[in-house]
Amino acid sequence: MATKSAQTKQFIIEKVAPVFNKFGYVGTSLSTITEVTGLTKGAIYGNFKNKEEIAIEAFNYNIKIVLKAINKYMNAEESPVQKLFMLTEFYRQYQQYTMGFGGCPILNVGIDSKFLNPELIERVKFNIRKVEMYIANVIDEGIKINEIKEDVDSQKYAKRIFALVEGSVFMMITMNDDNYLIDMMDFIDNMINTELVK
Amino acid sequence: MATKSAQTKQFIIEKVAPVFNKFGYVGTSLSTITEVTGLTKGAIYGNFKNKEEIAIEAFNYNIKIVLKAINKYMNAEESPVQKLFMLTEFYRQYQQYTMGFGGCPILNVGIDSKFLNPELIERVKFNIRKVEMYIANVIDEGIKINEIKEDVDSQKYAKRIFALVEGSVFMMITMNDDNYLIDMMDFIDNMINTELVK
DNA sequence: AATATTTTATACCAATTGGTATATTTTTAT
DNA sequence: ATAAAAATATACCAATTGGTATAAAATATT
Repeated sequence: MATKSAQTKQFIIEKVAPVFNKFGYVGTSLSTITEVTGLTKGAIYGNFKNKEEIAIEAFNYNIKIVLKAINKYMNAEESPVQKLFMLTEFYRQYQQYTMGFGGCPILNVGIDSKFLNPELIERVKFNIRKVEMYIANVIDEGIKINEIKEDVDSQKYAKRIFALVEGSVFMMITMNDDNYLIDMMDFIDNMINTELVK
Repeated sequence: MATKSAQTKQFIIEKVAPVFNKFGYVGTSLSTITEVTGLTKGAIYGNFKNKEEIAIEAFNYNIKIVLKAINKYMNAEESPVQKLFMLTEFYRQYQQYTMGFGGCPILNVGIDSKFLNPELIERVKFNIRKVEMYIANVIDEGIKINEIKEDVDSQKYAKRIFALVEGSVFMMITMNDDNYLIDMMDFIDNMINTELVK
């Protein structure tokens, strides 16, 4: 029963995840980690191989939180088109949602680790593909049940929608202005209505 | 005649700018700076107050390069609408353009310094506003000469266009796939044609 | 050509970096 | 309750961090 160990690991990750999200891999030192957890290096290294492993698990934790929230939103609706509208609905309140937590993990780690940490970048790419596939599947489902035009390239729109989202999230965060988000979500909604919906 | 000093400063910035762009503020150490310039700490600190000053001037240098290139593209055309098309044309080849140089400075420093360096973030914000104003002015000019619909909100479209650009640049860079860029530029072109052009 | 000034190199600084060996404590199984 | 195992704390490590004082070299002024 390795229960205790699993608990502490979870505890460390929870405490440390927003810090990595905000300050990045090099910007988060072992001393920051001990500070924020209240634990010593012994405890940290007893539970993790090294800093990189902590960073990776922190990213996994962060991205899981966001994806779960998106999923919850989208699953609240039955129809594929309504699901897509719920995606934009989720991001309309993303500024409050992400307050203190440090913004979009994909955006942060993608930029932060591009030339520094191939393993983390792989995790980012994996999750981008995952989101894109999820959106594409929703679109395909919409085509199947005759809600969405059958000639729509679901992959293409999925990639495009996610790029639109990330672009507006970046602008919102660096300009500290959620109008970027609101405007872009209206724009995406309009695109869905005019280009996707039958 | 402070010629020598100015030359060395310029030399240091040129060598160091892509490094800061790739690895970020914390990711670029003084030893990296001495390595990449072939100079010693004495020379570095004889020309700059501290690391932050180098980082700021490096960012200024990087952003100036990109903005100059955009300007060159857009100024090659007379008509405002054609100028907008030249903006997308520029970004269509942005992957090659940015190879080795480390991607979009606004995106990189915006994410990198958000919670670390307020001074750098101010520079980023300043330049985002600058680009947005430039695009808005082009749109306004298009309205004035009757090329663009007079009810178009130039500010809103400028912000939106730049968000679209940055979103696709981010995806292109982290996925290492310039189809994101190509598709988004086609998409923006289409938006210009259907929503802006008279 | 000699001097004054600027620029650069060397050698250092304390503080911090990620990481480890070992001792101590806490938890688990008997 | 005790022994075995696991988890944590302490104390350390060499290497590196940003930065500085000073000496040496290069440049500019006369």
